[in-house]
Amino acid sequence: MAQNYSHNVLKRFLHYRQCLIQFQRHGFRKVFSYSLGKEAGASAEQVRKDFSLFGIKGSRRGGYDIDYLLNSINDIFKQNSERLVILVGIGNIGQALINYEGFKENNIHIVAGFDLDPSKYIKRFAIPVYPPDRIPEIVRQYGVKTAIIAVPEISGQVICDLLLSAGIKAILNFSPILLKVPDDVIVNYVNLRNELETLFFYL
Amino acid sequence: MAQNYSHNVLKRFLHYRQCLIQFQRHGFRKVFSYSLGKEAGASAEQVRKDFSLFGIKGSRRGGYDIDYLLNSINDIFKQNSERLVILVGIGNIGQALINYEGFKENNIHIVAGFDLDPSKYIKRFAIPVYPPDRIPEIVRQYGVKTAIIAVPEISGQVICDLLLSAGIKAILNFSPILLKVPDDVIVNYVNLRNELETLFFYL
DNA sequence: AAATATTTGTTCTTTTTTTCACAAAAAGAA
DNA sequence: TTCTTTTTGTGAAAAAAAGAACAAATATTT
Ligand SMILES: NC(=O)c1ccc[n+]([C@@H]2O[C@H](COP(=O)([O-])OP(=O)(O)OC[C@H]3O[C@@H](n4cnc5c(N)ncnc54)[C@H](O)[C@@H]3O)[C@@H](O)[C@H]2O)c1
Ligand SMILES: NC(=O)c1ccc[n+]([C@@H]2O[C@H](COP(=O)([O-])OP(=O)(O)OC[C@H]3O[C@@H](n4cnc5c(N)ncnc54)[C@H](O)[C@@H]3O)[C@@H](O)[C@H]2O)c1
Repeated sequence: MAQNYSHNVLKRFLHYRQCLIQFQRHGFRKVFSYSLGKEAGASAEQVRKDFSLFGIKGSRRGGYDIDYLLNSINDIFKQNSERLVILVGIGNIGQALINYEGFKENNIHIVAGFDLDPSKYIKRFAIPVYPPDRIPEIVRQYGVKTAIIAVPEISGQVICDLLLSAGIKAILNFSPILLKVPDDVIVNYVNLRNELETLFFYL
Repeated sequence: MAQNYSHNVLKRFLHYRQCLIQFQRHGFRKVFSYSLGKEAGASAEQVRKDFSLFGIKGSRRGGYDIDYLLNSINDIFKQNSERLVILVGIGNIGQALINYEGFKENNIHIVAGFDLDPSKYIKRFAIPVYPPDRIPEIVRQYGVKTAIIAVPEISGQVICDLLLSAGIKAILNFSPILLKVPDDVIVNYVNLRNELETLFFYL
């Protein structure tokens, strides 16, 4: 199921997309591997290699058609089907994600939140918030396959297990632990403390 | 300076540290490359290679001393000197970072925040918040070298330039753009939308 | 229409990263 | 002590990623 493309190439594609949208806003219809690479922080060769890897074609001498590139990239990330997510842990990070407007633009919808703290159920968030034991029910209801974990370290694996038993197949994990998941489940880790801390190495 | 280590190896070290602290809490004093690797999601060989690369020694047959490992890792990331940061953009992400307690435990201190919106200046946050034009002054006052950018895409480069002119040398950037910086400045990128979106590739 | 200039697509090369393999060290047993 | 077992430390091998090079294609110019 999980194709053998590296995580880095996937992230580059999303970065290409960001730049392509910029180019489009500036009125361009075509782009060269060199210009796109420069904008996205990659070499022209890498841009072409990446596109070639996914069978994305340009015109020699004419460059790549921006509309076509954007469609191709959107296909890779299933942008045209409904992309639903649930969010567990409505704390600092969880609320930042709920309030972020940019997800809607990209057809990503956080359909529900979950938290142990009952004060989160009444408060007025843009999404409904339920206790964690309702995860299986809501997952079934929406047919959602993707979840975000934004609970404290101590609860990370517990929530992960609950998500797995509910049928979740992809997890974005903000808690600073390695999650134990079966092979057919994909986990992407974001450790904000570590991302900040790596900077101090260079000082 | 020692700039020839890859970003991935640095992140692995921080992950090792997280696991070592766990081991320590469970009462262990020694650890084997195999156990640490298993906990941290790396192979035993990689653990040993990583340590070896930084001149970190264990005892053959006896494994690695956890205290010594933690001290070595803390040295790499200058944990024992004051690690100061400023934060530009007190929005969703910015506030999540301000409210996070875990930074203090690791001797990371967000000393001040900056925002265009005057409603953010009131003393409602754990740190003082100033208008961006006071960045140079505050940077000088604290001698801070590290900054977090959490402003909208459109303001990312403007703020970056201001930080650079104030003498900032390391940036954690949450805005989804490639920053133009001189060679002696290090930028680490966190693109939350992309981190979430890569998941949909695998579905 | 032919010549020219430019850019893609892909193969070949180099570099980087990871894994393998095993000698050397050291703890524990005999 | 000597032998055995386990684990490190590190070169050698393999795999993965990035970079260079260039023929093939195609706009543009002459
Ligand atoms: N906020 C940051 O800047 C930051 C930085 C680095 C790492 N992190 C990590 O991100 C994660 C979230 O951080 P945060 O600052 O948002 O935490 P937080 O404490 O603000 O929020 C956690 C939320 O999870 C809820 N919760 C706790 N246990 C739960 C459970 N079993 N089921 C459902 N909900 C539960 C809590 O009620 C709370 O609302 C943590 O693991 C933290 O270590 C956060
Ligand atoms: N919140 C999320 O979950 C999320 C997800 C993906 C990406 N991002 C990115 O992270 C960045 C921050 O996101 P956010 O949700 O916190 O944004 P936000 O809009 O909530 O906050 C941005 C803050 O920056 C301030 N600001 C704007 N221009 C400024 C300037 N020139 N100088 C100083 N302050 C300025 C605003 O007043 C506001 O307080 C954005 O670039 C966004 O694209 C955020």
